[in-house]
This record gives sequence, C-alpha cells and structure tokens, in this order.
Amino acid sequence: MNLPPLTQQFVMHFGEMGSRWGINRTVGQIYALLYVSSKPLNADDVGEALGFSRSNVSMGLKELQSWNLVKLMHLPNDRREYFQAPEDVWAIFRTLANERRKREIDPTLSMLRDALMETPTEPADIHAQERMKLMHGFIEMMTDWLDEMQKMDSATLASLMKMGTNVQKLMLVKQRVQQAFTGNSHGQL
Amino acid sequence: MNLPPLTQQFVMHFGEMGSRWGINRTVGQIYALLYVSSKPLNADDVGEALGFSRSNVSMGLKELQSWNLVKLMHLPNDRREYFQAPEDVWAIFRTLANERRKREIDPTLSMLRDALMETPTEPADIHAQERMKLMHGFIEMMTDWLDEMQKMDSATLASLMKMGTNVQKLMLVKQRVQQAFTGNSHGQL
DNA sequence: CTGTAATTTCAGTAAAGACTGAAACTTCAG
DNA sequence: CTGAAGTTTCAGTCTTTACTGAAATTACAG
Repeated sequence: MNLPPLTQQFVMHFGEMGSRWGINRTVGQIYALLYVSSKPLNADDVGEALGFSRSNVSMGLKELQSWNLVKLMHLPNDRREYFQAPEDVWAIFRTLANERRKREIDPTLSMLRDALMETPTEPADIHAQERMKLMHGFIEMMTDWLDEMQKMDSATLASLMKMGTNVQKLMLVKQRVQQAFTGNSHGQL
Repeated sequence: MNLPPLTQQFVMHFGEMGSRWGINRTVGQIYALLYVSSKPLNADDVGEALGFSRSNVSMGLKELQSWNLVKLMHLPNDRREYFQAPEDVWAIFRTLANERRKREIDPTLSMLRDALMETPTEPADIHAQERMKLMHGFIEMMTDWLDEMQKMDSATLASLMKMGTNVQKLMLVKQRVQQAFTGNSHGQL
C-alpha cells in the first residue's frame, strides 16, 4: 500500500473501526478509500492501493453495494466497473439509517408484533409480554419519526438541528399562543 | 433451557440479532432474559436458564455492565449479585445512544479533527481533506444535536416526535409571524 | 482470622469469520 | 462464434472471537 499520509490515516482508521460498525476491515478500508478518492476506482485500483486480493475486493464491493453506499459506473472505452462513494453526507446518513434499520430493527419489530398477538398463559410470559409491549411501542414511535424525518430535505433538517432545544421553546410559545386564541391546549396544528 | 414460550422466543431473537448489534449471542440472550424478567436474577439463574457456563455468564454480565445496560443489586440475606435491566425504554435508548457514540463515533471525530489540522501537500490528500471536512462537519452537527436532545425529558421528546414533520410547518409559521412583526427573517428565537 | 460461597481470570479448545488463489462464469470486441 | 478481459464463486487456510472448566481471587459470615 502506498497512499499519501492523510488518506492512509483515514483508510486505516476506517479499517480499525470496521468491526465496531459491523463491517469488516476490508470493507471499511475500501469505503474510506472510495470516499476520499477524487475519481471513481475499479476493483484493481482498490486491490492494489490496499494490498487486498482481487477476490476480497470483489466481496467487499459487493457488500458496499448491498448497503447502497457506493455507486457503480462505467468509463468510456473501458469495460471495467468503476465505483464511487456519493459525496453528500446527508444522503450517506439517510442510506445508513435506512439500511441499519432494515437489518437491525425491522426484524425485531416484526418479532415483537408476533409476540404481542399471542395470548400468554404463564405469569412469567404475561409479564414478559408487557415489557415487549413497551419496547414495541417505543421502537414504533422512533421508526415512524425517522420516516417523517426522511421526508424533509437536508437544509430543513440542518436548520432544525441547529435550533436544538429551541424547538422545545418554540412549541411552548405556540401552545401558549394557541391557548390564548382558541382555548385549545392540545397543541395540534 | 426451559423458558415459557414467549420469553424463549424473545431471548432467542436477541441471541440471533446480537451479531448485527455488535454484541455476541450470549450477551444478547442475557440482556433479553433480564429485560423480560419480573425480578432480578443472579448469575446462576441466568446460566441455568440459558444453558451457559458460569464463566460465560460472568463475562456477559460484565459486558452488559460496561454498556450500562444492567444494574447490579443485592437482596437481603443473600451474598450473590443480582442483575436487573432498567424498564424505562427512553432511558435504555439514551444509554445505548451514549455508548454507541462513545465507541463508534467519538474515535472517528477525533481522528478527523487531527487530520483537519494537518496541511496536506499532495493533491490527492488535499482533496481527501476536503472530504474529511465535510464528514467532520456533519458528524459534529449530529452529535451536538444529540447532546441537546439528551437534555430534554422523555415526555417532551415524545411529543416532539409525534409532531413529526409538523415541526417544520411550525417553524415556517413562526418565521412568517416574526417577519411580519419585526422584519427579522432569520428565525432566531 | 478461617473457611466457604461467590465471582473472575485464564489457558486451552471450539466456532465463526475473513482472506486467498484457482477455477468457473460472464461479457463483449472482433 | 471465439477468445480474452473482467468478475464472481468457492474450497481450503488462516485469524479472530466465543466459550468452557479449572484454578485463582475476592468477599464475608461465624
């Protein structure tokens, strides 16, 4: 491997973090390399840059594609497949949120739904089902909210975030105003 | 293992999901068992219920403690350590968010900070640093926002979430009102 | 203190996951 | 079609992680 120092640092870091992020070293490094690269790379470029076997690169790219984290493209007069990582960090975040949800949350939500439809007999299971109900309600609220957030554009989300807890104050103001005018205290818009 | 059906289903699911969540099967099952249990359990209870060796349970509980996901307690006239999973799903979520951030994000943020302080020479690194700047800015905004959210209580967060995209509408209304009254269009509260 | 119950550590083993090179397959220019 | 370039699959090997049982350590009742 012979990468310029900053790039190398970044790539190595992603390799090390890979295991904590639920991907392997190879995949982490490949993604990092594509992310900082100024032009699309083919599998051989990647393999050479990182010192991985051709087949390992192939598997890594396949996994990145399954995560929708890279886009495949072709260059004129070149049969090889070139890969590129989208640069829009918001888009990346949305993709990651979607994929992680699909893999890490949806199966649990579905298991919980099933469990809540059963009628437990033993006392232990009756209590267990109560707890599952709490978990299910929470996860459902979070995922519904995420769905809503996905509908907003990046700029709106950014300004919402920058408001931080001011959103809370805004809500309070709104409620007070609404109450004063209509007597409705539920805060429905 | 001899657990009532619903509990068993839940525990098994957490075991299977464990690897996707960055914990191992044992840890996942132990947590699930503690979560649905109506009373605190000691290490032997857990080991027997799940068919794990005593030492495996010990390691699993240690890991759960390092995640702050279980609390340790003592029963009167019993020297053994008993474990319990907090029931407040919001608190669990906050804990998870904090721990994951500490493990999965903070190291990257710090690496990026370091990288941004360097002065790259090669063109590839100059471009790479630009990309890192984007990533760093995004992550910082997200973590700052998360910090703000942590300050709110669960009820407030829940009502904010239930508003969904209505928060956006609220912001627009506020801006219009503010503009009409003060001529200030920046939307600062 | 002493002895026993409870817990943790650790070395060895088992299981899972990552990686490679060779072979199989696919694609497309000629 | 044919064959060469490009890509994927796969069996075997290597590496890492999970798990166990025995030994060591800790905690505390008497």
